[in-house]
Amino acid sequence: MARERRAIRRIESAAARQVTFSKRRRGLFKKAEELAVLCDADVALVVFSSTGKLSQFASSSMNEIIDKYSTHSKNLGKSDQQPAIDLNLEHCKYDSLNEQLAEASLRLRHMRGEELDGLSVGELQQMEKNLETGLQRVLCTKDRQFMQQISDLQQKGTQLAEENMRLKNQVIRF
Amino acid sequence: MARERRAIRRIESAAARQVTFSKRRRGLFKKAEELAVLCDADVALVVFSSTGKLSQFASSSMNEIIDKYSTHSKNLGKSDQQPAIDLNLEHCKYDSLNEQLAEASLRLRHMRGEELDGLSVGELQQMEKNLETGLQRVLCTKDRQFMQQISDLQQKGTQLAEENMRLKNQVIRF
DNA sequence: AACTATTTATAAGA
DNA sequence: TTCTTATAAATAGTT
Repeated sequence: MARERRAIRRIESAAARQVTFSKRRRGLFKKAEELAVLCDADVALVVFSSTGKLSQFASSSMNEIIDKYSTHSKNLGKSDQQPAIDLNLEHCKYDSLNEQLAEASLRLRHMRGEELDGLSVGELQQMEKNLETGLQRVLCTKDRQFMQQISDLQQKGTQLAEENMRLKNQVIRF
Repeated sequence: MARERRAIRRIESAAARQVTFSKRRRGLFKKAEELAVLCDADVALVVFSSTGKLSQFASSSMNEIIDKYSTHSKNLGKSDQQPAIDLNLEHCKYDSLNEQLAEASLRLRHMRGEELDGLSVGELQQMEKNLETGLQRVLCTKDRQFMQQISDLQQKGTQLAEENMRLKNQVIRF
């Protein structure tokens, strides 16, 4: 671009790198803004220098553009090589959760006897077994709870009876 | 920059705007990459055309840069509400899905007669009812399937018998 | 930071 | 969209 062409690779001299950074960053931001104005585009540009200093340009609001970008990436998931790896992972986890939930709720509906038409006889027999097992266990648990309640009440009754006895004896003394 | 200098303001003609967008976008992305390579900078560039099409460049990972940007902005006290909100929304949706899945799988385990100990007698009676209903429906569906299979087999048998008859008649002719 | 020789980008046209 | 080309703009190396 000038006196001599410069190969596009990292500039080793820190001083020269800093100078070039300064010049080119200015150019880049100028061109970003020009593109936004001329073509009515939404442009966001974020640059961190090698020393960690941030510069930014956004034709509208940076957050707005980032949001728009995130939404786009999620919805399309397409031509992002580097950027969306993280998002895609999130996306996968999200999709996988959704699938698991769908699966679980289908099983629940099956257990309630809904949407059985697609199932094979074998699957139905397995479900019958599961339901019978479940029913038996529910009945056992229910019985156990009832017996527990009865035993609690009996104990409470005994305690009350004993206390009654003591109180009666006290009353008799007066 | 060429045949004639062009004022930096929105290009009215949609066609011309599209052409310029195409050319300048290319140039901008090239320069963004060059800055990143030459100066060892972290560069993120997001462009939405006026028709909503997304193009992007990131020298490392777009998400990394956006994260870094958000952190920077927060630390500098620059109002940054949206990304955090968005992340939280994502988080909420994710958490909510997880909860729903946990709930569904607990219900399933209950239906299979597992982990019933915490349940009240009322809940157990409700489950007993659900299980009995489910079991009845599974049995009905199973019976229907069996009958369907029998009827299919009978029909097939009838067809085969008829075909047999025809074939026998043909054999008799020769 | 300013200068300037060159390279690069690009506007208009095809 | 791509190619061409005249010209504007950017910039590498120098001061």
